[in-house]
Amino acid sequence: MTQFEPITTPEARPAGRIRQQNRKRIMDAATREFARHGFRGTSMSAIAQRAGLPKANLHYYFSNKLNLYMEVLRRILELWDQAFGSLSVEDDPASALAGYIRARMEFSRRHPLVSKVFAMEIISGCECLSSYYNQDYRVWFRQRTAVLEDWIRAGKMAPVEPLQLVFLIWSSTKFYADFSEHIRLVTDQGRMTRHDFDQATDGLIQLILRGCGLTPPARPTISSC
Amino acid sequence: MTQFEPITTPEARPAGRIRQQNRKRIMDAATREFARHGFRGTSMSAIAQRAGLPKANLHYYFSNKLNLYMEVLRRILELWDQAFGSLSVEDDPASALAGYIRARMEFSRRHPLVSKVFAMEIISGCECLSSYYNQDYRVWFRQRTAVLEDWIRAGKMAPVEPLQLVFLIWSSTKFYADFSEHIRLVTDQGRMTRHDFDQATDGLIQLILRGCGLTPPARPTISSC
DNA sequence: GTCTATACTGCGATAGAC
DNA sequence: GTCTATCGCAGTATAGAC
Repeated sequence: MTQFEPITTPEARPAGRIRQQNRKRIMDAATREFARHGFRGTSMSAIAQRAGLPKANLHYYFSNKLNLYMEVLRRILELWDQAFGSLSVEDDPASALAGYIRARMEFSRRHPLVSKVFAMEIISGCECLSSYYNQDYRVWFRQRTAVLEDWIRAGKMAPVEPLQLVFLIWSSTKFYADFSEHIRLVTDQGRMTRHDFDQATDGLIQLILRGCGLTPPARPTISSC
Repeated sequence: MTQFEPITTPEARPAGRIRQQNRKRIMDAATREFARHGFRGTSMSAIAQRAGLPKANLHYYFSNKLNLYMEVLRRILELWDQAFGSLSVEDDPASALAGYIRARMEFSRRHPLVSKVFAMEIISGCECLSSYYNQDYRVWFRQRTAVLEDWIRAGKMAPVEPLQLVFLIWSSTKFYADFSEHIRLVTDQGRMTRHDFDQATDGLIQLILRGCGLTPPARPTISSC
Protein backbone atom coordinates (compact mmCIF):
# COMPACT_ATOMS: atom_id res chain seq x y z
CA MET A 1 0.00 0.00 0.00
CA THR A 2 2.35 2.70 -1.21
CA GLN A 3 1.47 6.33 -1.54
CA PHE A 4 1.20 6.10 -5.33
CA GLU A 5 -0.99 3.07 -5.64
CA PRO A 6 -4.02 3.80 -7.83
CA ILE A 7 -7.17 4.62 -5.92
CA THR A 8 -9.34 1.57 -6.31
CA THR A 9 -10.61 -0.04 -3.11
CA PRO A 10 -12.12 2.32 -0.55
CA GLU A 11 -9.99 0.94 2.28
CA ALA A 12 -6.72 1.46 0.47
CA ARG A 13 -7.55 5.06 -0.33
CA PRO A 14 -4.56 7.11 0.82
CA ALA A 15 -6.86 9.67 2.35
CA GLY A 16 -6.83 13.12 0.75
CA ARG A 17 -4.98 16.04 2.13
CA ILE A 18 -8.10 17.73 3.47
CA ARG A 19 -9.13 14.60 5.30
CA GLN A 20 -5.73 14.28 6.95
CA GLN A 21 -5.78 17.96 7.88
CA ASN A 22 -9.20 17.73 9.44
CA ARG A 23 -8.31 14.57 11.30
CA LYS A 24 -5.35 16.40 12.80
CA ARG A 25 -7.45 19.43 13.66
CA ILE A 26 -9.93 17.22 15.46
CA MET A 27 -7.29 15.22 17.30
CA ASP A 28 -5.55 18.39 18.46
CA ALA A 29 -8.82 19.81 19.72
CA ALA A 30 -9.68 16.49 21.34
CA THR A 31 -6.31 16.39 23.11
CA ARG A 32 -7.01 19.80 24.66
CA GLU A 33 -10.45 18.74 25.85
CA PHE A 34 -9.49 15.29 27.09
CA ALA A 35 -6.54 16.81 28.95
CA ARG A 36 -8.88 19.08 30.82
CA HIS A 37 -11.93 16.93 31.42
CA GLY A 38 -10.93 13.33 30.83
CA PHE A 39 -12.79 10.92 28.60
CA ARG A 40 -16.22 11.01 30.20
CA GLY A 41 -16.14 14.70 30.98
CA THR A 42 -15.42 15.69 27.42
CA SER A 43 -18.25 16.26 24.96
CA MET A 44 -18.03 15.79 21.22
CA SER A 45 -19.59 19.20 20.71
CA ALA A 46 -16.84 20.86 22.74
CA ILE A 47 -14.25 19.16 20.56
CA ALA A 48 -16.12 20.13 17.41
CA GLN A 49 -16.40 23.74 18.53
CA ARG A 50 -12.70 23.92 19.30
CA ALA A 51 -11.85 22.32 15.97
CA GLY A 52 -14.16 24.73 14.17
CA LEU A 53 -16.29 22.02 12.64
CA PRO A 54 -19.95 21.04 12.96
CA LYS A 55 -20.22 18.32 15.54
CA ALA A 56 -21.81 15.81 13.23
CA ASN A 57 -18.67 16.07 11.17
CA LEU A 58 -16.53 14.35 13.78
CA HIS A 59 -18.39 11.10 13.22
CA TYR A 60 -17.33 11.23 9.64
CA TYR A 61 -13.67 11.09 10.64
CA PHE A 62 -13.97 8.96 13.77
CA SER A 63 -16.60 6.31 14.18
CA ASN A 64 -17.35 7.29 17.78
CA LYS A 65 -16.04 9.06 20.84
CA LEU A 66 -14.12 6.07 22.20
CA ASN A 67 -12.48 5.54 18.84
CA LEU A 68 -11.34 9.16 18.76
CA TYR A 69 -10.02 8.87 22.29
CA MET A 70 -8.09 5.71 21.47
CA GLU A 71 -6.56 7.40 18.44
CA VAL A 72 -5.44 10.28 20.64
CA LEU A 73 -3.89 7.82 23.08
CA ARG A 74 -2.19 5.97 20.26
CA ARG A 75 -0.63 9.15 18.94
CA ILE A 76 0.55 9.94 22.46
CA LEU A 77 2.22 6.57 22.80
CA GLU A 78 4.04 7.11 19.50
CA LEU A 79 5.34 10.46 20.71
CA TRP A 80 6.34 8.78 23.94
CA ASP A 81 8.29 6.02 22.26
CA GLN A 82 10.13 8.52 20.10
CA ALA A 83 11.04 10.77 22.99
CA PHE A 84 12.84 8.39 25.33
CA GLY A 85 15.70 6.28 24.07
CA SER A 86 16.81 3.23 25.96
CA LEU A 87 19.52 3.03 28.57
CA SER A 88 22.51 0.80 28.02
CA VAL A 89 24.83 -0.84 30.52
CA GLU A 90 27.81 0.65 28.71
CA ASP A 91 26.58 4.20 29.31
CA ASP A 92 28.01 6.35 32.03
CA PRO A 93 25.29 6.36 34.71
CA ALA A 94 25.56 10.06 35.47
CA SER A 95 25.23 11.33 31.94
CA ALA A 96 22.69 8.67 30.98
CA LEU A 97 20.41 9.53 33.88
CA ALA A 98 20.91 13.24 33.32
CA GLY A 99 19.98 12.78 29.68
CA TYR A 100 16.90 10.84 30.62
CA ILE A 101 15.74 13.48 33.09
CA ARG A 102 16.45 16.16 30.51
CA ALA A 103 14.44 14.33 27.86
CA ARG A 104 11.51 13.91 30.21
CA MET A 105 11.53 17.56 31.22
CA GLU A 106 11.71 18.57 27.59
CA PHE A 107 8.69 16.40 26.96
CA SER A 108 6.82 18.03 29.83
CA ARG A 109 7.63 21.45 28.46
CA ARG A 110 6.71 20.71 24.86
CA HIS A 111 3.75 18.40 25.32
CA PRO A 112 1.98 19.28 28.55
CA LEU A 113 -1.44 18.43 27.17
CA VAL A 114 -0.30 15.02 26.04
CA SER A 115 1.08 14.39 29.50
CA LYS A 116 -2.20 15.46 31.06
CA VAL A 117 -4.31 13.17 28.90
CA PHE A 118 -2.06 10.35 29.95
CA ALA A 119 -2.29 11.32 33.62
CA MET A 120 -6.08 11.52 33.49
CA GLU A 121 -6.26 8.12 31.86
CA ILE A 122 -4.06 6.54 34.52
CA ILE A 123 -5.92 8.14 37.42
CA SER A 124 -9.17 7.00 35.84
CA GLY A 125 -7.96 3.44 36.09
CA CYS A 126 -6.18 2.77 32.78
CA GLU A 127 -9.22 1.10 31.24
CA CYS A 128 -8.14 2.11 27.76
CA LEU A 129 -4.41 1.76 28.31
CA SER A 130 -4.20 -1.62 29.97
CA SER A 131 -3.71 -3.40 26.66
CA TYR A 132 -0.70 -1.21 25.99
CA TYR A 133 0.85 -2.11 29.32
CA ASN A 134 0.56 -5.78 28.53
CA GLN A 135 2.61 -5.52 25.38
CA ASP A 136 5.99 -3.94 24.86
CA TYR A 137 6.00 -1.50 27.72
CA ARG A 138 6.61 -3.93 30.52
CA VAL A 139 9.61 -5.36 28.66
CA TRP A 140 10.96 -1.89 27.95
CA PHE A 141 10.50 -1.03 31.59
CA ARG A 142 12.23 -4.13 32.92
CA GLN A 143 15.12 -3.57 30.59
CA ARG A 144 15.47 -0.10 32.04
CA THR A 145 15.49 -1.22 35.65
CA ALA A 146 17.85 -4.08 34.75
CA VAL A 147 20.42 -1.56 33.53
CA LEU A 148 20.17 0.27 36.82
CA GLU A 149 20.67 -2.98 38.69
CA ASP A 150 23.78 -3.71 36.64
CA TRP A 151 25.20 -0.30 37.41
CA ILE A 152 24.61 -0.82 41.11
CA ARG A 153 26.13 -4.30 41.00
CA ALA A 154 29.18 -2.84 39.25
CA GLY A 155 29.48 -0.25 42.00
CA LYS A 156 28.87 2.61 39.60
CA MET A 157 26.14 4.11 41.74
CA ALA A 158 24.60 3.87 45.20
CA PRO A 159 22.33 0.88 45.92
CA VAL A 160 19.04 2.54 45.10
CA GLU A 161 15.90 0.51 44.48
CA PRO A 162 15.68 0.80 40.67
CA LEU A 163 11.90 0.87 40.58
CA GLN A 164 11.79 3.70 43.08
CA LEU A 165 14.33 5.69 41.12
CA VAL A 166 12.44 5.32 37.87
CA PHE A 167 9.21 6.33 39.62
CA LEU A 168 10.96 9.31 41.16
CA ILE A 169 12.14 10.54 37.79
CA TRP A 170 8.78 9.79 36.22
CA SER A 171 6.82 11.70 38.81
CA SER A 172 9.11 14.64 39.39
CA THR A 173 9.38 15.46 35.69
CA LYS A 174 5.74 14.75 34.85
CA PHE A 175 4.77 17.06 37.68
CA TYR A 176 5.89 20.10 35.69
CA ALA A 177 3.44 19.22 32.93
CA ASP A 178 0.45 17.86 34.82
CA PHE A 179 0.40 20.23 37.76
CA SER A 180 1.40 23.36 35.87
CA GLU A 181 -1.67 25.11 37.24
CA HIS A 182 -0.65 24.26 40.80
CA ILE A 183 2.80 25.68 40.10
CA ARG A 184 1.31 28.80 38.57
CA LEU A 185 -0.94 29.44 41.56
CA VAL A 186 1.70 28.65 44.17
CA THR A 187 4.44 30.76 42.64
CA ASP A 188 2.00 33.49 41.68
CA GLN A 189 3.70 33.91 38.33
CA GLY A 190 2.70 33.21 34.76
CA ARG A 191 3.37 30.01 32.91
CA MET A 192 6.91 28.69 33.25
CA THR A 193 9.27 29.96 30.61
CA ARG A 194 11.83 27.92 28.77
CA HIS A 195 14.41 29.35 31.12
CA ASP A 196 12.42 28.29 34.16
CA PHE A 197 12.30 24.80 32.76
CA ASP A 198 16.03 24.74 32.19
CA GLN A 199 16.64 25.75 35.77
CA ALA A 200 14.20 23.21 37.12
CA THR A 201 15.83 20.55 34.96
CA ASP A 202 19.31 21.34 36.23
CA GLY A 203 18.06 21.39 39.79
CA LEU A 204 16.36 18.03 39.43
CA ILE A 205 19.44 16.50 37.85
CA GLN A 206 21.61 17.80 40.68
CA LEU A 207 19.28 16.48 43.34
CA ILE A 208 18.56 13.09 41.87
CA LEU A 209 22.10 12.32 40.77
CA ARG A 210 23.48 13.28 44.13
CA GLY A 211 20.77 11.10 45.63
CA CYS A 212 22.17 8.23 43.59
CA GLY A 213 25.69 8.92 44.76
CA LEU A 214 26.65 10.38 41.39
CA THR A 215 28.15 13.71 40.40
CA PRO A 216 26.24 15.54 37.71
CA PRO A 217 28.18 15.90 34.44
CA ALA A 218 29.00 19.40 33.21
CA ARG A 219 25.69 20.71 31.99
CA PRO A 220 25.51 21.68 28.34
CA THR A 221 25.07 25.44 28.81
CA ILE A 222 23.72 26.56 25.49
CA SER A 223 21.96 29.28 27.42
CA SER A 224 22.09 32.87 26.22
CA CYS A 225 21.43 35.29 29.05
CA MET B 1 -24.11 27.08 68.51
CA THR B 2 -23.34 24.20 70.81
CA GLN B 3 -24.45 20.66 70.35
CA PHE B 4 -27.10 20.97 73.06
CA GLU B 5 -28.77 24.17 71.98
CA PRO B 6 -32.54 23.74 71.69
CA ILE B 7 -33.85 23.15 68.19
CA THR B 8 -35.52 26.36 67.20
CA THR B 9 -34.42 28.02 63.98
CA PRO B 10 -34.07 25.74 60.97
CA GLU B 11 -30.50 26.90 60.26
CA ALA B 12 -29.26 26.18 63.74
CA ARG B 13 -30.66 22.67 63.69
CA PRO B 14 -27.82 20.37 64.67
CA ALA B 15 -28.78 18.01 61.90
CA GLY B 16 -29.99 14.59 63.00
CA ARG B 17 -27.83 11.55 63.10
CA ILE B 18 -29.40 10.02 60.01
CA ARG B 19 -28.84 13.17 58.05
CA GLN B 20 -25.17 13.29 59.00
CA GLN B 21 -24.78 9.62 58.22
CA ASN B 22 -26.35 9.99 54.80
CA ARG B 23 -24.27 13.05 54.03
CA LYS B 24 -21.16 11.06 54.79
CA ARG B 25 -22.34 8.12 52.70
CA ILE B 26 -22.92 10.44 49.77
CA MET B 27 -19.64 12.27 50.14
CA ASP B 28 -17.71 9.00 50.34
CA ALA B 29 -19.43 7.72 47.23
CA ALA B 30 -18.85 11.05 45.51
CA THR B 31 -15.16 10.95 46.38
CA ARG B 32 -14.84 7.57 44.69
CA GLU B 33 -16.60 8.75 41.56
CA PHE B 34 -14.90 12.13 41.33
CA ALA B 35 -11.52 10.45 41.82
CA ARG B 36 -12.17 8.26 38.83
CA HIS B 37 -13.97 10.54 36.42
CA GLY B 38 -13.43 14.10 37.57
CA PHE B 39 -16.18 16.64 38.09
CA ARG B 40 -17.73 16.68 34.64
CA GLY B 41 -17.32 12.98 34.03
CA THR B 42 -19.18 12.02 37.19
CA SER B 43 -22.94 11.65 37.18
CA MET B 44 -25.20 12.17 40.15
CA SER B 45 -26.88 8.85 39.44
CA ALA B 46 -23.56 7.03 39.69
CA ILE B 47 -22.95 8.63 43.07
CA ALA B 48 -26.46 7.80 44.20
CA GLN B 49 -26.12 4.21 43.10
CA ARG B 50 -22.83 3.82 44.95
CA ALA B 51 -24.30 5.44 48.03
CA GLY B 52 -27.35 3.17 47.82
CA LEU B 53 -29.83 6.03 47.62
CA PRO B 54 -32.32 7.20 45.00
CA LYS B 55 -30.68 9.93 42.96
CA ALA B 56 -33.30 12.54 43.74
CA ASN B 57 -32.28 12.13 47.34
CA LEU B 58 -28.87 13.69 46.78
CA HIS B 59 -30.49 17.02 46.03
CA TYR B 60 -32.02 16.91 49.42
CA TYR B 61 -28.61 16.84 51.09
CA PHE B 62 -26.67 18.93 48.58
CA SER B 63 -28.25 21.71 46.58
CA ASN B 64 -26.52 20.70 43.36
CA LYS B 65 -23.62 18.80 41.87
CA LEU B 66 -21.14 21.65 42.14
CA ASN B 67 -22.06 22.17 45.76
CA LEU B 68 -21.43 18.51 46.51
CA TYR B 69 -18.11 18.66 44.70
CA MET B 70 -17.03 21.73 46.65
CA GLU B 71 -17.94 20.03 49.91
CA VAL B 72 -15.81 17.06 48.93
CA LEU B 73 -12.91 19.39 48.14
CA ARG B 74 -13.39 21.22 51.41
CA ARG B 75 -13.24 17.98 53.37
CA ILE B 76 -10.09 17.08 51.48
CA LEU B 77 -8.43 20.34 52.39
CA GLU B 78 -9.24 19.80 56.05
CA LEU B 79 -7.64 16.36 55.94
CA TRP B 80 -4.68 17.93 54.17
CA ASP B 81 -4.17 20.62 56.79
CA GLN B 82 -4.34 18.09 59.57
CA ALA B 83 -1.86 15.74 57.95
CA PHE B 84 1.12 18.00 57.38
CA GLY B 85 2.50 19.99 60.24
CA SER B 86 4.73 22.97 59.62
CA LEU B 87 8.50 23.00 59.44
CA SER B 88 10.49 25.10 61.85
CA VAL B 89 13.96 26.59 61.51
CA GLU B 90 14.96 25.00 64.78
CA ASP B 91 14.27 21.50 63.49
CA ASP B 92 17.02 19.23 62.34
CA PRO B 93 16.73 19.30 58.52
CA ALA B 94 17.26 15.58 58.07
CA SER B 95 14.64 14.39 60.49
CA ALA B 96 12.22 17.17 59.59
CA LEU B 97 12.36 16.37 55.88
CA ALA B 98 12.21 12.66 56.58
CA GLY B 99 9.15 13.22 58.72
CA TYR B 100 7.51 15.28 56.02
CA ILE B 101 8.14 12.65 53.36
CA ARG B 102 6.86 9.99 55.72
CA ALA B 103 3.69 11.96 56.44
CA ARG B 104 3.03 12.47 52.75
CA MET B 105 3.55 8.81 51.92
CA GLU B 106 1.27 7.85 54.77
CA PHE B 107 -1.34 10.17 53.30
CA SER B 108 -0.93 8.58 49.88
CA ARG B 109 -1.39 5.16 51.38
CA ARG B 110 -4.39 5.99 53.51
CA HIS B 111 -6.23 8.43 51.26
CA PRO B 112 -5.48 7.58 47.65
CA LEU B 113 -8.93 8.62 46.47
CA VAL B 114 -8.64 11.98 48.13
CA SER B 115 -5.31 12.49 46.44
CA LYS B 116 -6.81 11.56 43.09
CA VAL B 117 -9.70 13.97 43.37
CA PHE B 118 -7.18 16.67 44.12
CA ALA B 119 -5.00 15.65 41.18
CA MET B 120 -7.95 15.63 38.79
CA GLU B 121 -9.01 19.05 39.96
CA ILE B 122 -5.53 20.50 39.42
CA ILE B 123 -5.10 18.93 35.99
CA SER B 124 -8.53 20.25 35.07
CA GLY B 125 -7.28 23.75 35.74
CA CYS B 126 -8.06 24.39 39.41
CA GLU B 127 -11.29 26.22 38.61
CA CYS B 128 -12.80 25.23 41.93
CA LEU B 129 -9.61 25.39 43.97
CA SER B 130 -8.20 28.73 42.92
CA SER B 131 -9.90 30.54 45.78
CA TYR B 132 -8.18 28.22 48.22
CA TYR B 133 -4.81 28.99 46.72
CA ASN B 134 -5.35 32.69 47.21
CA GLN B 135 -5.88 32.38 50.92
CA ASP B 136 -3.79 30.65 53.48
CA TYR B 137 -2.02 28.16 51.30
CA ARG B 138 0.39 30.52 49.62
CA VAL B 139 1.49 31.83 53.00
CA TRP B 140 1.89 28.30 54.36
CA PHE B 141 3.89 27.41 51.30
CA ARG B 142 6.21 30.42 51.50
CA GLN B 143 6.83 29.76 55.16
CA ARG B 144 7.88 26.25 54.23
CA THR B 145 10.31 27.32 51.52
CA ALA B 146 11.64 30.06 53.79
CA VAL B 147 12.66 27.48 56.36
CA LEU B 148 14.53 25.60 53.67
CA GLU B 149 16.29 28.80 52.65
CA ASP B 150 17.32 29.40 56.24
CA TRP B 151 18.73 25.92 56.54
CA ILE B 152 20.74 26.41 53.37
CA ARG B 153 21.99 29.81 54.50
CA ALA B 154 23.06 28.23 57.79
CA GLY B 155 24.99 25.59 55.86
CA LYS B 156 22.82 22.82 57.23
CA MET B 157 22.09 21.40 53.80
CA ALA B 158 23.22 21.64 50.18
CA PRO B 159 22.10 24.72 48.21
CA VAL B 160 19.01 23.22 46.64
CA GLU B 161 16.34 25.41 45.11
CA PRO B 162 13.64 25.19 47.82
CA LEU B 163 10.75 25.31 45.40
CA GLN B 164 12.17 22.42 43.41
CA LEU B 165 12.71 20.36 46.52
CA VAL B 166 9.16 20.88 47.72
CA PHE B 167 7.85 19.99 44.29
CA LEU B 168 10.03 16.90 44.20
CA ILE B 169 8.65 15.69 47.51
CA TRP B 170 5.12 16.62 46.50
CA SER B 171 5.25 14.76 43.22
CA SER B 172 7.23 11.70 44.23
CA THR B 173 4.96 10.94 47.18
CA LYS B 174 1.69 11.82 45.46
CA PHE B 175 2.72 9.52 42.65
CA TYR B 176 2.11 6.47 44.81
CA ALA B 177 -1.50 7.50 45.30
CA ASP B 178 -2.46 8.97 41.94
CA PHE B 179 -0.68 6.55 39.66
CA SER B 180 -1.31 3.42 41.68
CA GLU B 181 -2.81 1.79 38.61
CA HIS B 182 0.33 2.52 36.61
CA ILE B 183 2.42 0.95 39.36
CA ARG B 184 0.13 -2.06 39.50
CA LEU B 185 0.37 -2.64 35.76
CA VAL B 186 4.11 -2.04 35.53
CA THR B 187 5.07 -4.23 38.44
CA ASP B 188 2.47 -6.83 37.52
CA GLN B 189 1.53 -7.27 41.15
CA GLY B 190 -1.51 -6.46 43.20
CA ARG B 191 -2.07 -3.25 45.12
CA MET B 192 0.88 -2.11 47.18
CA THR B 193 0.88 -3.46 50.71
CA ARG B 194 1.70 -1.50 53.80
CA HIS B 195 5.13 -3.09 53.71
CA ASP B 196 5.66 -1.98 50.09
CA PHE B 197 4.79 1.54 51.15
CA ASP B 198 7.26 1.43 54.03
CA GLN B 199 10.02 0.32 51.70
CA ALA B 200 9.18 2.95 49.14
CA THR B 201 9.11 5.57 51.88
CA ASP B 202 12.52 4.60 53.18
CA GLY B 203 13.93 4.56 49.68
CA LEU B 204 12.56 7.98 48.90
CA ILE B 205 13.92 9.40 52.14
CA GLN B 206 17.34 7.95 51.40
CA LEU B 207 17.39 9.32 47.88
CA ILE B 208 16.04 12.77 48.59
CA LEU B 209 18.01 13.40 51.75
CA ARG B 210 21.23 12.30 50.11
CA GLY B 211 20.28 14.59 47.22
CA CYS B 212 20.12 17.43 49.73
CA GLY B 213 23.50 16.55 51.16
CA LEU B 214 21.94 15.10 54.30
CA THR B 215 22.27 11.74 55.96
CA PRO B 216 18.98 10.03 56.72
CA PRO B 217 18.27 9.60 60.43
CA ALA B 218 17.95 6.11 61.80
CA ARG B 219 14.58 4.96 60.58
CA PRO B 220 12.01 4.10 63.21
CA THR B 221 11.81 0.37 62.57
CA ILE B 222 8.57 -0.57 64.25
CA SER B 223 8.27 -3.27 61.64
CA SER B 224 7.36 -6.80 62.63
CA CYS B 225 8.51 -9.28 60.02
C1' DG C 1 -17.78 14.46 0.90
C1' DT C 2 -20.11 17.79 3.73
C1' DC C 3 -23.72 20.08 6.38
C1' DT C 4 -28.68 20.36 8.53
C1' DA C 5 -31.99 18.35 11.00
C1' DT C 6 -33.20 15.13 14.15
C1' DA C 7 -33.62 10.66 16.74
C1' DC C 8 -32.72 8.84 21.08
C1' DT C 9 -30.54 8.46 25.48
C1' DG C 10 -29.13 9.85 29.93
C1' DC C 11 -28.18 13.97 32.53
C1' DG C 12 -29.25 17.35 36.48
C1' DA C 13 -32.91 19.04 38.83
C1' DT C 14 -37.81 19.55 40.53
C1' DA C 15 -42.76 18.75 41.67
C1' DG C 16 -45.77 16.59 44.33
C1' DA C 17 -47.62 12.32 46.56
C1' DC C 18 -46.95 10.15 50.90
C1' DG D 1 -38.27 13.96 55.43
C1' DT D 2 -38.39 10.67 51.70
C1' DC D 3 -39.59 8.49 47.33
C1' DT D 4 -41.76 8.36 42.43
C1' DA D 5 -42.52 10.49 38.37
C1' DT D 6 -41.16 13.60 35.22
C1' DC D 7 -39.42 17.92 33.06
C1' DG D 8 -36.06 20.24 30.18
C1' DC D 9 -31.72 19.90 28.25
C1' DA D 10 -27.37 18.37 26.57
C1' DG D 11 -25.19 14.22 25.16
C1' DT D 12 -23.93 10.87 21.21
C1' DA D 13 -24.99 9.36 17.01
C1' DT D 14 -27.45 9.04 12.50
C1' DA D 15 -30.39 9.99 8.37
C1' DG D 16 -30.77 12.26 4.44
C1' DA D 17 -30.58 16.59 1.66
C1' DC D 18 -27.16 18.82 -1.12
